[in-house]
Formats: sequence, structure tokens, C-alpha cells
Amino acid sequence: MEILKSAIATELAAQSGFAAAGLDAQKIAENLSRPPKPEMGDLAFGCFKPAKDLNLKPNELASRAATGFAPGSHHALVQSAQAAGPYINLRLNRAAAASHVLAAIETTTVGQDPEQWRFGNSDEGDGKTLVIDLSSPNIAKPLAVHHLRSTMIGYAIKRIREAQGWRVVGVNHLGDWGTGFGKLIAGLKKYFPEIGKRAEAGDAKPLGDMSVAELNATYARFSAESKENEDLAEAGRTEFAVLEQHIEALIGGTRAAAGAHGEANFRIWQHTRELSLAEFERMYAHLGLSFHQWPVVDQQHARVLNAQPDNFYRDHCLYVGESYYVAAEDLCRRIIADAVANKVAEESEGALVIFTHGKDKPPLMLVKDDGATSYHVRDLAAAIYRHRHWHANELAYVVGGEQKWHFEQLFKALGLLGHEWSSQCMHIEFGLMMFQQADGKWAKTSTRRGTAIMLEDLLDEAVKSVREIMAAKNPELAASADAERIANAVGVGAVVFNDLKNGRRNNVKFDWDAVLDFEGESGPYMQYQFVRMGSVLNKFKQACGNLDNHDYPPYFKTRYSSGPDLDLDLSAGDAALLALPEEWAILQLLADFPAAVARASREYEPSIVARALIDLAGATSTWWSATKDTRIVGENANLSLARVRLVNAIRKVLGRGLTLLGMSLVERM
RNA sequence: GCGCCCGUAGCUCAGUGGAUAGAGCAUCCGCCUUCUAAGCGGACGGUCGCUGGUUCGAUUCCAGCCGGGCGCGCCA
Repeated sequence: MEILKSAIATELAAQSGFAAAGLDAQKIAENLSRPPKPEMGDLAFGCFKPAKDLNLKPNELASRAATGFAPGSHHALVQSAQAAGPYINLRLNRAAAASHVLAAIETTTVGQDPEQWRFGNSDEGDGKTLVIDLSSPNIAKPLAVHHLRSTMIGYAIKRIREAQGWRVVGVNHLGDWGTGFGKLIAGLKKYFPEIGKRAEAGDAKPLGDMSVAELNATYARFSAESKENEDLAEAGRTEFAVLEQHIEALIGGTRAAAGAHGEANFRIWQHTRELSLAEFERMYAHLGLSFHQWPVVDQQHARVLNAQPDNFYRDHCLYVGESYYVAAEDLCRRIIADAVANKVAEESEGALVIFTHGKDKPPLMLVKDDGATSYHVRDLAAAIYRHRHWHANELAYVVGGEQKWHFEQLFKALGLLGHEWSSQCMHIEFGLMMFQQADGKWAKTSTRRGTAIMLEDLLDEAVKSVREIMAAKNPELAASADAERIANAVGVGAVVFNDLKNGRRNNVKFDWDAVLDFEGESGPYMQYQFVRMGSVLNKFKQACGNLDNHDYPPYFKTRYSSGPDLDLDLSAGDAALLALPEEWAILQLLADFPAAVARASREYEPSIVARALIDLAGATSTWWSATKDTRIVGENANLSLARVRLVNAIRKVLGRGLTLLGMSLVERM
């Protein structure tokens, strides 16, 4: 409706009743809404707010403004206006409205590449840059289901923002630094002495082919033992201190090198990072994301980055681990020095802290009492780096709501350090992934306690279910060469859509049955409606090419039966023939789509797009059934052409929406 | 105890201060010779947690309570 509202408001503003009441197009557009029942009208003007401004009773304004309404030409969008209490119910020239909507979609969605379907795009963000922190898993821990949230919510926001004209830099703030790595190194050396020996001997791959699960288990085992044993805890702290000293010496800091011990720890850490990334890559590829190490060193990508930065940042997110700010930029120590010099930081209980919210609230910790930097410093460094390097207008962090306090402190600290742009930092919080325990209660997931479900297992399970359903419902396709690609797209899409369809702040109670339920408001349902629309387009082309079909005029045959698949010039379709209430319902939803994308962008809320698609797909399916008898592509050639225009529009809006959410499309399923 | 998030149908959730609060799942009843039934229609299902307040009007805004979740100084 949004793309119709301004045109309608302009028409109404020219009406004597509205003009006499001093209502301009802007004011009218703001108060247009859809009546609860279609028989009341196609659109309604609510008089509450304008009446208040004019010191009138809403009912009075409604009857005054509606009086003397005279429709313009027969092309005018508004056909009649009738006061109904505090509302003015409007009836539209649906044919004109339909034509308006379809033309808007057709001119912005040329071709078959969903990335070029620009309906719903805007130039709101032109020239602006958003740096968005997404996914950000910890090294040496496997990706579990809850990592899906940050990854896919972040990725969807990235794509939605890009559709609004923004340059969006996706940053994977890998948890690859911190005292935990001291425990891991100490554990590896304790339980697998040969690893320590290989590292000391200069082996660049001291861990062999150890899996991330094994690394995690080693960490967990050592962590548990060191709780009982202070010597082990001390060993962990030492290993990390040595690692940090080694890296700081590498970048020419003030600290002395840590010798062979430091080199060995560095090798273990680097290999841990490599092994972890290799495993993450597999998952990201599944989900359709691509990450590059930052800074970009390989020539091919560096060229793209230099020549076409927008393309580069659109196609790739970046790995910028926490260690980057320690190892490459030395930003951490400079921030600490700066904070001390400006008396923002102070010493407290042996640590260096910033009291961001007064003395009675826990402070933000810069340096711990063992001399190691805390992750807060690295987050400060990351924010400053992102703002400086990418000239970011906004910094967004897609991180779970349990870290809300951390980000409040972080942004406040940035402000205290003199960065006035801290007000442009946003924590895009999302709800926790909860698992049902044996006692029936729901609790936060824990990789350590083994209650988390591995992301890979979930995706595999979803793809497997899709394969089974495909084998039962579409055996021919299941046996074809496309089967695996389609099963992947539909299965992964099911998991992704399931995660994005609800408001991001809600906690998610993980439920296998719900994730693998492919009926109703599900990813496969969305894909299915998209596939149906494609089938109709193919059917239409066949019908036009069929010489026995005498009802189709000759020009149909030449015009539509050839050419690239699904690429049809439908301008001859007469929108006035779309007279079914189901068709009008769809046209309204199509018209609403751009506003949904814009709002999703503003509110960092992909579920708004997902909901718009659920509504559109539902209305489409209802229409599909309502046309069972006449068919969409039926006996009446001109009616069929008009309906095919609608099918084409639905397909492209659905397809665009799904790709905005980070899903891949399929033509059959 | 303090702070933040949440509370809408049996379950999972939409709902931008406005007309009679909507979906999906589950249950029950119908609908496949046709462009894919991963579908469609219908039935059943609500003191919008409670109590006040603001407002012409509150599920929506405010306050207090109740219930659930998360966080609260050296994990990230």
C-alpha cells in the first residue's frame, strides 16, 4: 500500500473537502490505513489526529472532508470517499492501483538475477557506511546452533541495509585472544606432551589434524581441573602472558621477547586458529557467507577491493579477530596509555578500570591484575579502528542480549575517551537459544556442558529431511542431478527462515520438531510458493507455443513462446482483469513490501521482511487455490496474460525478499 | 538485592495509540484427472499476566505488583 499512498494522498489533497480543512498530502498520507474489513473500503483516512490539530471532533472532520467528494478522471485512484464515524472510507479504482503496483515492480525487477530485483530498494543510505559485527565465534570452540543467530541476523541486516543504499562492512570479530588460550595451551601441553615438543621444535602445525571438538574438550578438561588446582590455574595464566608478550615484542612494543617459549605458544595458537577457521568456513559456505582475512593480502581480492570496494564489501565479510588489535595495530596499549593519561582510567584492586556508570556499578576492565588485557580493551580498539578505517556512520554489534551491559559500558567508555561518535554505536541484541533439560525446564545452551546442538548437525538433519520429503513428493527431481543442490538450499533455508521469522529479541526454545516442520510459516513454504510461480510462467510459455491452443492470439505465440526462460515482456497484460478479491489482497501486499524492507532496515529487524513474505506467500497460496477451476493460465488468453503479470510480480518480490534474508532460491522442489 | 529483556489462543509467535486482536502448529470436518496437496477452505480456541494512571480512545504509552529469562569486578 505504501507505494500507492502518496499518489492517493495527492489526489485527496486536491479534493475541495480536504483542501477546505487544510489537509495537505503529507498529513493525509500519514493517516491512511487499511480498514479491518474489506467491505468497508480499500483504504481509510483516520481523522483523529488531524481533527485534534484543527480543534474539531473527528466525526465532524470526517463528514466535512468527505462532503462533495468528486472522483477525478476515470484514471484516478480514489473512486469514492464516505465518512464512517471518525474515518473516511475510500474505494479505489483497483484496476488503476493494480496497474500502478505492477508497473512499479516490473520496471525495477528486470532479468533473472535476484540481486538485480531492486523493488524495495531505496537510496536512503547512499554514501553512508555501516560496519556490522556478526557471527564472531570463539576459536577452538565448535559452532553451535546459537551461533546461527548472530550470523544470519547479522547477514540479513547487512543485505537489507545494502538494499537501502548503505555500504555495509561485515566484520567477524573472532574470539581468538584472551586468557582462555593460556588454559588451552597449558592443557594441550599437559595432556598431549608431543604437541609442546613439536611446537618447540619449530613445527608450524604442532596440533596435527586435531578437530575443533578435541580442542574444546581439552580446554574444558583443563579448565575444570584448574578450578581445583591453583598450580594449573597459574600455569594457564603464565602461558597466556608469554603468548601476549611474544606478540607485543613482535610488533616492536616496549616489552622484551619471550624467547623459544613464546614462539612455541605462538605456533600452537596460530595452528588452533587455522584449524578452527577451516571448520567455520565449511559452515559459512553452507549458509552462503564468504569471509576474507583482514587485511586483504591476496592480489586478486586486493584488486577488487581497490577498484570496486562496494562490490568487495557486498560479496565478502571480513575476519578481523581480537588478536588483530594486539598483534598488528598495537591499538590496545595505546588506548590504555591514553585512558591513563586522560585520567579516564584508574587503578582498582590491582587492575586498571574505567568506572563508566559510577562507583557503585561494576567498572569496565582494561587490564587485569595479572597484567593481561581484557576483552573490553580489544572491543574499544575494534570500535576505534572500524570508525577510523571505514569512516563508519554507524557501528552495529549483532551480539546476544546477555551482553547488553558490556555494550552499554563500552559505548559509554568510548564517549569518555572523547569519541563523540559513540552515539552511533548500536547493540543489536537478540534472544538466547534455550534447550529443554531433563527436568523440563528451559536453560541457556552450553557448549561445555554438551547441551548445545552443533550447527553442522542441525543443517545436516534439515537437508536430510528435505531429501526424504523430496523423494516422497517429487521422486523424479530427487533422482536428478539437481537434487543435492536443491535439498541444501531448501534445508538450510528452512533453518535460516525459522530463525529469522520472529523478532530477534525473543528467546528461542530450540525444538527439533518445529525446526523440521516444513509446513505453514516455514522456509520451504516460502520456497514452494516461489517455485509455483515459476511453474506458472513456464506453463504460460508452453501454452503460448502450443499451436492447438486456438484461444491464444497469434502474437502470443511469437511473443511469449521463445526467449530466455521466464523472461517475459508482460506489459500487454491488462491489470483491470485482476478482479478477484484474492488478487487485490496480493496487490496490496506487494505494494507494502518496500515499506517493510525500509522498516526492517531502520529497526535492524529481519523478521519484518520475513513476516511480509509470510503474508505474501499465504495470500498467493490462497489465490492459487481460488483459481483451481479457471486456472491462472487457462482458456481465456487475455485473463491469463493479466494473471501471469501478477505471477511474475509475486515471484520477484518473494524471491527478492528471500535473498534479502540470505536464502538461496530454487526453481523446482 | 539492583539492572535489562519478555509475558497476547493448548503450543510457537505477529500486531506502527484507533473500527469486531490475527497467523502457524496441534485437534476436528471437508478438498488432489488439471500450472507441484511442502497446498487450500471450514470448525474449535482470548478477562491481550494483575492493578492503577495518561488519553476522546490503551494489547500498544507510564507506574507499581506477579511470573519467566539474562546480567551484575579480572571468561569472551
